Amino acid sequence: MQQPPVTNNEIPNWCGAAPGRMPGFVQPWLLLLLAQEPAHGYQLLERLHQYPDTGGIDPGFVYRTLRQFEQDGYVESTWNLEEPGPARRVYVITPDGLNYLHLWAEHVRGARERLGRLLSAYEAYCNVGAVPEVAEE
Amino acid sequence: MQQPPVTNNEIPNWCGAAPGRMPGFVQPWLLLLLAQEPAHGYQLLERLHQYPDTGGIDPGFVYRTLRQFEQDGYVESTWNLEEPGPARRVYVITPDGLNYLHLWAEHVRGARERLGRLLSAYEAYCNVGAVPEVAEE
DNA sequence: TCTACTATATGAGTTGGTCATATAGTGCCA
DNA sequence: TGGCACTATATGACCAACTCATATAGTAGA
Repeated sequence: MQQPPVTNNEIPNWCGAAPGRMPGFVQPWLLLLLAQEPAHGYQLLERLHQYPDTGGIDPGFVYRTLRQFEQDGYVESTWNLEEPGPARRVYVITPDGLNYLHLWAEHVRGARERLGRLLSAYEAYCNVGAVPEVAEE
Repeated sequence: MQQPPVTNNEIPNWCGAAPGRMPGFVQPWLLLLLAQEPAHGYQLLERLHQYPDTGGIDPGFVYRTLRQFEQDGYVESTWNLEEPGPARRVYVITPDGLNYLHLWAEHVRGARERLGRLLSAYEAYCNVGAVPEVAEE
């Protein structure tokens, strides 16, 4: 149900993120986890903390991002009051959210390629520096 | 005075950047270009505008980043008043700046790998979805 | 003289993210 | 029964990277 060319959503700007973390890519991770199955914030947090790439993620940011997603129509939430423990707000991804995830995937692919080109340029520079200093015309 | 294995510099946070641009990676691009040869801001800007990856870069941001680099000791600048035209501030990368570039390169490699893992997880999710719906126990 | 280009620079605002902290229910156990 | 740890959600203050708009000034040519 999410094959159509992807809508007019725009990939938002990014920012922040400490070294070794996953800067600018919290959103696709959250969308992906929710695409796999509905979950509440704390659950997502635990899943994210299992991977080194997303391990250091800030709880506050996760909750805020989820609320923003809901405002944007990418997820919907309902309170789960039945099971024991504090109430949980359970998020389910919407078709719009799936579209957004696919858009993100394209964006991530592009970003990865751009990083590749940056690294190539860097390595070319390093190799030039390593070349013996011949030809002083 | 800064040769030891790369200093305690930290890769800064990132942010902003429109889709299709080079978000969070303006710094290493600038450092790389300056490592190749000294240049002034406008020159760097022109070189960046030649590549699609860095084409949309904002002049104000370039100048500000260069000034910050100088404050941090990654580059040094001198005014070039000799050649015709408006005065140019010519930047030269310092040994500290080179260390910083190498640190950035490591960081970029890491980021690229993390993107790869995100994409793998995404593709795994897509393939699972594409699998025929057998086994409804 | 007016305009366009070269060149550097700053102010305001947005966004993604961090860190600290608040709040509330629940289970346990001494 | 009081206190603590854990589950769970949430907000305020702040920072860094970036965007957009704008200012300023020298220089070149019509």
